[in-house]
Parts: sequence; structure tokens; C-alpha cells
Amino acid sequence: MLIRMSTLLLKTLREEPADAEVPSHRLLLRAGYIRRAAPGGYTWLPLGKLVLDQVSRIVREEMASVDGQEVSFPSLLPREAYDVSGRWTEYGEDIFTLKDRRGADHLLAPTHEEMFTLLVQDMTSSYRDFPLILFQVQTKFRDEQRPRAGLLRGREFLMKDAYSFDLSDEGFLAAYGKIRAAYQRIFDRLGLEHTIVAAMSGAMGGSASEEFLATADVGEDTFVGCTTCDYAANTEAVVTPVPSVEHREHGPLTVHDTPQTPTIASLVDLANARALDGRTDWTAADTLKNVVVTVHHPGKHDELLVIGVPGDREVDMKRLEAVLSPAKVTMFDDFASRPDLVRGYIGPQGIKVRYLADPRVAPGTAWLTGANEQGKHATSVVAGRDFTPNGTIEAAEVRAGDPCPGCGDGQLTMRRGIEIAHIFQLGRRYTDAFEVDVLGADGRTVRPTMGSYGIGVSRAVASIAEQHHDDRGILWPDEVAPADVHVIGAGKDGQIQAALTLAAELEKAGLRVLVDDRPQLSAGVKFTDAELIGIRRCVVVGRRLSEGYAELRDRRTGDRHDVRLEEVTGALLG
RNA sequence: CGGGGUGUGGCGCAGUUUGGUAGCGCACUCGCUUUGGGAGCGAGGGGCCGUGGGUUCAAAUCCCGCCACCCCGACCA
Repeated sequence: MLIRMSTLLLKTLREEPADAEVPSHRLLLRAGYIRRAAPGGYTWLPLGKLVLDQVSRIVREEMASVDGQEVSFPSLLPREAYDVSGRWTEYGEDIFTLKDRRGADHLLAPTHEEMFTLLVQDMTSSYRDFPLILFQVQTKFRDEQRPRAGLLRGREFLMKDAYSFDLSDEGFLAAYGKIRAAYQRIFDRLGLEHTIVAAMSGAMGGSASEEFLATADVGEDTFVGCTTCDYAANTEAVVTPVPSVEHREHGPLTVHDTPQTPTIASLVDLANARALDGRTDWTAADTLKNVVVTVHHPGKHDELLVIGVPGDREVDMKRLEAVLSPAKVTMFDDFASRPDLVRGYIGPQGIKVRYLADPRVAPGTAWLTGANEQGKHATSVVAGRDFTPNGTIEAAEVRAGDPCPGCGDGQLTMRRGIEIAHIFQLGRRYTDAFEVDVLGADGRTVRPTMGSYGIGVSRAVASIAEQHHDDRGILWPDEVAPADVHVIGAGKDGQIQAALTLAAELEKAGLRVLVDDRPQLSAGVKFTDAELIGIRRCVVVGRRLSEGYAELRDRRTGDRHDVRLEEVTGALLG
């Protein structure tokens, strides 16, 4: 491959694009890899397409190494299959839907579990057809509420989605393990520093899932690690350890007049000022905060729900929605319609709404909480004695320093990451929905169990740029770079000619070559463009051409040295 | 969906307060010079000032509506 910049569709931008905030977005635009074409939609320019194809190639190679077979489905699909799985309603407004000329509903697929399941149903009938790993690399569509950050969250993006089909749980776990390992190899080759974390499966369904998060400040996911063990989880999936309760004797529930204390802070101040129950050491953690939310179940009626969390913690709406998915959640604010819910003074005792409590609100713990009367709170409100929640819920914010649920000894640390892959243990959710059965060796029918495995290919490109750049431009890992070497003909025509000759020689040696043969351009422009574009190895044919030398540069180390022209190929291959 | 902001040649912006011939830098075209760190001089081309309505002799500028985009929060590869 030899690309001549004199004819390449490329325009580097000297100035920062006004609308781009995150580094990957800015640099990919400036270096001429992508152009915005639509809200949440980007055109891959020639250089960008080369990078995207490199990433796709690596993904395909590693999928082949685990016996994945590539297929390709339409993106435009009729509604029926997604009705059967329930996802037409569950995904709700997040999918693009449209009608054809006959008025029939269609969708632009956000992911393809249904279609792969139907394909397997269609084409298999015996245990001899299994196990199977199928995948595709395909454009996906999601009507994101807010596309942002260039390629990091688009409404149209390239995804590699794979699906495993097995007849036994052991077989499934083997497939899951080997694809998981393939993913680690993929991201290592892509140069993406990443962490595998426990995650919530959301609209995909299934029992368990793990996310691959590329560490990056601009990432939209927060995940925790542990100071002493290898526990790692998306904050959404953190399971709060239940505290051990020394069965202290609690006094009887006592109601106090606490006027003007609608907030936790004002309540704690008053409790200490008045020495409620003889104590002056009340803190927010001693109080029980009760938050009313409306849960919107897709296709069903809304439900009112009260969440109880220790008063020193906020309800994390992201965690709450993750745990209630596919339902959406909003804060309840129509207290006028519910006189039984006294805003600022709600307590779990005798409440008439479904009540779920944080695991820290364990049986035997006593709390300072609302008395369900304007201006009154109660002390010694004991879980399991004075009230019994309808269940526990993981909705309280997770904080750095919280005890680790994995080992119990360490403390949680928090970082941000970009979700570059998500793998799901689907179980039989989809094969049950479509009643997929095949004949087993013993003559009885068996229902296959599934996994699904997504990689955001276009998002991975942005993630790489996010992790590999400096203030001058991108710095691609070798295997994903648009070319292996960037040859610069510095200025004079003779130098450009020599650069072209050298480039042809390098191409013949099997290298992918980008050659800057643009005439009438000063060397400085070519150098800054080269640094922006970010191919690690650069050969400058310039100043010492007449003596038979070119200059070899390494964008990463900054190393430069002169090499005789006839030795350049050897130096690059060696 | 809530909050904030912005719409003016391809890109980045000024002009809007106080209505009066649409400007600057970069990019682009031509000529000459220059040629190892975003060159110089000269001459050019390119704009329904987001959109619809209104006020006015006159609107990028004032008024009303709409739309789009960006950023911050709630959702996902």
C-alpha cells in the first residue's frame, strides 16, 4: 500500500474545531480522520477508514482464532422478532423505528440477539451442529438521548457483535472464557489499557455481564477497584456488603418535634442542639433518608417507589436505573397528590408505598428518620422491628474508601473509563422467547444457552486516540496506524522525487507507506502534519539527500538519526 | 428530558449593546520570490448573516415563533 498525500483527500485543521471538547474528537477532526456528517454521525475519511479497518482486522483475526464465523445481517429489520423478545417496548425510544410504505413497523437494529437466535433456529436441528460462535461487524443504530464527544457516543456506530450457542452450561462457560480471552488479546493489540469489571446487563437481559473499560478521564462510566484484592466493578454493579449488626438493645420508637428540618443537614443540627435521646453526636449517617421516585415500566403503568438510604449518601440515579432496568426513573415531585407522603418528613414505618432499602439498613439497625407528619421525626426506628422493607436495593452512591465487597478488607478506589466492550451471559432468555430446541444425543430436545459479546469498533478507535496522544497530535500504536511509515519529501522537487522512489521501495518490501509528496509546501507544514497524523515511524528525505542520507524519526521516542538511503528499508524492517 | 450556550464564506472568529454599503485570520485560485519546523509580496474567487414572520425608509443588528448544533446532568458498544 502506498498513499500519496498530493492526491489524498485530506485537510488538516490548523485551528481547534469549536465544537469538539474531548481530545480524541479534536485530534481526529484536526488530523483529517473524520468529518461530522450528522448529529452523532461521522464520515470516515481515507486515513480514518484505514485505521478503522485495521481495528476491524484485528478483531476479525482474534474472532477467527476462537472459531468465530462471520456473517452479516441487515440493519433494517421488521418489528416482529423484537416483539417476541419484548425489546420493541423495552428499548423504547432508544431504537430508531420507521414504517414502510404499507405502514408496517421496522427498526434500525441496535443489536442483533433476536436475529442470530432465529438464524440458529432456522439452520440447526441437532446437537451435532453445536457449539457455535457467530459474529458480524456491522453498523448499529441507537437513538441516543445525547450523542456526544465525536465517535465516543454516536447514533450510528460500528460494532462487532458475537453470539455463542451451546447446549450445556459447561460448554457455554468455555465459550465465554475463550471469547473473553480473545477480547483481552484484541485490546492488548489495540494498545488499549483496560480493566474488566462486573457490570449490569441492562436491556440485553441475562444473568451476568462484564464490561471492558478503557481507562480515560473522559469516560462516561465510573468503576471501582480495590486497594488489596482484584475486585473491579462498574459502580452500577457494586454490591454493598451487609454490615454486621451487634444486636444492641434499642429504646422504643420515639417521636420528636423537629420543626423546620426538611433536609438531612438541618435535622442533624437540630438533633444535636436538642440532644435527642441524650445524644449530641448525631451525624448524617445516623439518619435514614427516604427518596420518592416514579418508576416508568415500559408498556406498563408507572409505579411509585420509596428508596431508603443512609442520610450521608445520595441516591445515585444511574445505579438506580441500572438496577431497575429496563424501567426509567424520575424524581417524584407531585407531593400535593399524596398527602400520606410528607415531603422532608417521610419515614418507612407504616408507609403505604413499596419501600426498598439500602443493604446498610439491615435488620436490627436503628435510625433517625421522618415520622410521616409535618415537622416531626422519630428516633430508634429499628429495621425489622418498626418497619420491614419490601426488599433491598443498590441505589446509594458508591464512594472511594467504601469497604470492598470482594475481600472485605480493602477499600474501593474509583476511576473513569470508556466502555469498549460488554459481554453477557444471556442464558436462555432468547432461545426461550423463540422456543429454539434441537435434538440431543439421547434423543431428547435441548434448548441452547447463549452469550453475547459486543465490541464498539468505532468507539475503540476514539479510545485509542484518547489514550495515545500528546499536545502535537495522535500517536497510534503500530498495528492500528494508517500506515507503517510516513515518508516526507521535505521541499525541493528533487527531494520529493527521491521520497517517492524510496516510498515505492518500502512498499515493495511489504510496508504500508504514506508519502508526503505535496509540492509547494514548506517542510514545517509537513512536519507538523506528520505529528498530527501520528504514524510512529517517519523518514525525512531532505537536507542531506545530496550526501545520500535520509533522516529516520520516531514519533514516540523523539529519536532522530541519519541513515544512508539504501539502508532505510533494512532499518525499518529490522 | 432538565439546565447553560451558540448559529455570520470550508475552518476559527469580530460585527448585534447604539439599525445605515458584511469584515478579519486561516484555507482556496493566479503570479513572482521562498523551501528543515504551520513562508513573503501582489492580485483574486467565494456569504439568503440557521429559519419563518413582524417593526422600520432601512434589519446580521430590534420583537415574536420555530429549527439546528454544542456543553453540563439522567441512558448505552
